[in-house]
Amino acid sequence: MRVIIAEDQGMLRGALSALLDMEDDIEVVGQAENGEKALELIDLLQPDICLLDIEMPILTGLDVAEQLVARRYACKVVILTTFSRSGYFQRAMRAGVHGFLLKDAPIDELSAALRRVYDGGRAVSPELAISLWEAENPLTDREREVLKLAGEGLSAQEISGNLHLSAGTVRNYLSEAIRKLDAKNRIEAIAIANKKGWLD
Amino acid sequence: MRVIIAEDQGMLRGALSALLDMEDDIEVVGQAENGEKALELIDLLQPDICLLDIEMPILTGLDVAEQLVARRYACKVVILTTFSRSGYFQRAMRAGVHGFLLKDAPIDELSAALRRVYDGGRAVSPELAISLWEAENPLTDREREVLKLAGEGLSAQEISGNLHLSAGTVRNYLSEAIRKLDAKNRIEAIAIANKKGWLD
DNA sequence: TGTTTCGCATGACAAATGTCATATATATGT
DNA sequence: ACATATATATGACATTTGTCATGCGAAACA
Repeated sequence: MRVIIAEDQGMLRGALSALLDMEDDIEVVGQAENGEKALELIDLLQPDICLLDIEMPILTGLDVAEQLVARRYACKVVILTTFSRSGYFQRAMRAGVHGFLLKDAPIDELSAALRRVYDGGRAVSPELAISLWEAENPLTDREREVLKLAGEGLSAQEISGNLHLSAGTVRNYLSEAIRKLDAKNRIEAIAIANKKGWLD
Repeated sequence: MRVIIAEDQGMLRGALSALLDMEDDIEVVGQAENGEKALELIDLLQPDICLLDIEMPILTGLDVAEQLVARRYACKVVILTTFSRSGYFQRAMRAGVHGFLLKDAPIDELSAALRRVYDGGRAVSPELAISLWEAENPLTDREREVLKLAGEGLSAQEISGNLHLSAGTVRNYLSEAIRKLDAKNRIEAIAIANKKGWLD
């Protein structure tokens, strides 16, 4: 099978390519260090499978996966990510990816997963079963935007200017976000939301 | 040369081990997924070099490096890290490590660096030259502690209880940290300090 | 010894924050 | 058409935050 690898961390990308290339039935035909380059390569090389990291510059792996669906490419997608954030997993499932692996898994799982996906199956890291039961992001779009800006240190005033809302409204959104996340103040709310991957 | 690898991300650890083991002159004699395990393995196996990730559970790679110096082990240290945070690099240099590589570098650099260090040399990723000129952490110990707790959402009151200080003193430390980091409020200060790796 | 610095503390004050009750206009569903 | 939900806004209030001036004892140092 013909595979391309998109992963921004050079060492991991190189190591995975080298190892996968040693398998008789796997050929790594391209490597990308960001999502944009990945899309170009997929367009150019029409691989069977692309292995996508999520956190990459320009376009994330999830962005790429969604693009592939929108453009109706045959290329199957296996996501490879560090964190088992519920938000990531849910978005990946909605994009119809075929595999979702954690970088924590042993390497053997990687080639096994690629084969399973190549044969039309699905492959999900077992640790992720838990994520299925994790809470979905309870924040509305507005609450997310506001909380994200708050995380950069902006005051309610500044946020209101930024989003064309009134300062009071911003405080209401923040208050609501704090309540939903069961936090004591905006800072804890930011920490909690970040840990769950709800601000990306 | 006999090497042990400490890296918490299973896939990278496995991939690096496999690749390094293929080199004729390198033998990976042990793997650890956290700093504590790494120390035990080094004690048990007395390798020539240990390859240490920084961000690991229980003990970080820098903690391990400092322990090795304190215990006067012969084992040389090569740090492998994601971010070129100035704080990390400076602490590593103070601990007398022999190599400091970025996970962004190509894999070829890894075996090359191990050989150079094994032969008594030093190996530092070229991108890190920049870090030498980056600002040193301007925060005092107290300011760091206070800011770190603030980052978890604790109020000045709660922090004061935690560190056995008065609430007023805590606010003074926070105020000072905010001034030093040129931030508008504690939240921006937390964001800035985190980005520079000054809270670890 | 005296002087300076450092770590910690206090009090006062303005500004920002978090909470609530309430209001309006638009959209949605029946 | 009517009821309901949603997005946004306001005002009032107590609490927390950020700043600053100042005080005190211990360590460092001349």
